[in-house]
Amino acid sequence: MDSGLTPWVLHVDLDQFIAAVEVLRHPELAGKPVIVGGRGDLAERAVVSTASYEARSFGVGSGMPLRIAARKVPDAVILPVDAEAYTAASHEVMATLREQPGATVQVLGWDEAFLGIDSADPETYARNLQRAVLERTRLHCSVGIGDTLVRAKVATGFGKPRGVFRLTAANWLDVMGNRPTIDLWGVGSKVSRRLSGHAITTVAELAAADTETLVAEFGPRMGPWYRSLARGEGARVVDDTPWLARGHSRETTYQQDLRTPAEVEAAVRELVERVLQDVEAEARPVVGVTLKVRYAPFVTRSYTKKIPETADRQAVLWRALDLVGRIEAGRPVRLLGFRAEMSLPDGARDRHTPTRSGW
DNA sequence: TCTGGGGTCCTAGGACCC
DNA sequence: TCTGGGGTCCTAGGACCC
Repeated sequence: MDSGLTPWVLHVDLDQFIAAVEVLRHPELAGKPVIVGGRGDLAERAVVSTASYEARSFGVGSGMPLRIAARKVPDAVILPVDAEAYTAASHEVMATLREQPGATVQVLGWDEAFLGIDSADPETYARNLQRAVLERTRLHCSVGIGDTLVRAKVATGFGKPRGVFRLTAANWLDVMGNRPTIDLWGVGSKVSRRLSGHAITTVAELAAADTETLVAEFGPRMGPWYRSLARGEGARVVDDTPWLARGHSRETTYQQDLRTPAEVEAAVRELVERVLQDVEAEARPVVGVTLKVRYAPFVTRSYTKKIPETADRQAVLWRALDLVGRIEAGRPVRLLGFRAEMSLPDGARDRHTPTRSGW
């Protein structure tokens, strides 16, 4: 018996999420160029978290240093990041998504999620979803529809803002084939440059590339993975298994470089303390620690140490301080990061995750 | 403007073992 | 005299995403 229902992947992405939340709180900002980043202080080192569409029209984007952004848009309203407000709004959005009929929801971040549904008319489903999100949160979103997670994710970009777009095996290459490889989710500037070294510049060229060439350049896993990305292939099933963190970390860029061993040690103790609070909330053993050091101006080193699962809090701290001993003497430290890797239950690594190996 | 902070996974090379 | 071959574990570093 044919019900007419087909499995679909929907990718939901809130439009200019952070800026939109700010406009809800400050209605007078509607229609103005709004830039959210750091503590909203142009005197500090910080980057743009989100820019409203009005600000983006001046060439401002996420990740851009705040001071550059402010220079491009002299009339911009600069606001500090208010993580609590965005988290609260995000919970409202995700709760709305989970209420959609028959939906399996896999959250990807503050402002985006995959939905797995069975439907004969995914466009109508998507429009209903957009309406529900707007009514409950007053936020607009775009929806990508796909037959794989990759295609749904990429489709969303063509739907923005407030739209719906469908990408499947039938139109993937027509839409994406002539675009540069960097448009693919998971291909960044470094990989696209290495690909162009093999005369691979478009998605279609990568989709048809020689596997051995890719393996030789990127290794046995990444090579084939890039090719499958270019074909839009991969997982078709949305996995709502609760997230299990692999580790926790904290890092801080100092406004003034640390110059003495005592300053560095005090900073590491503080970072370790904050990370261990996160770790202990999960009651899972630590199996490794990493100290990340950015020497001024921009040289990054990391030092790693495996540790036994039986290590207690003091042992973790002791290992962290041991790693401090590797910091180059007399070289100014601009950034410190500390990461604790946690053990995972058996089998936890095998499940789908929104990452390379899971696809 | 010299480029935040919290994550994930992959690869290469050395150490060590048989 | 010069160095095989496979396997695993660990460390350092790279790349990407939101």
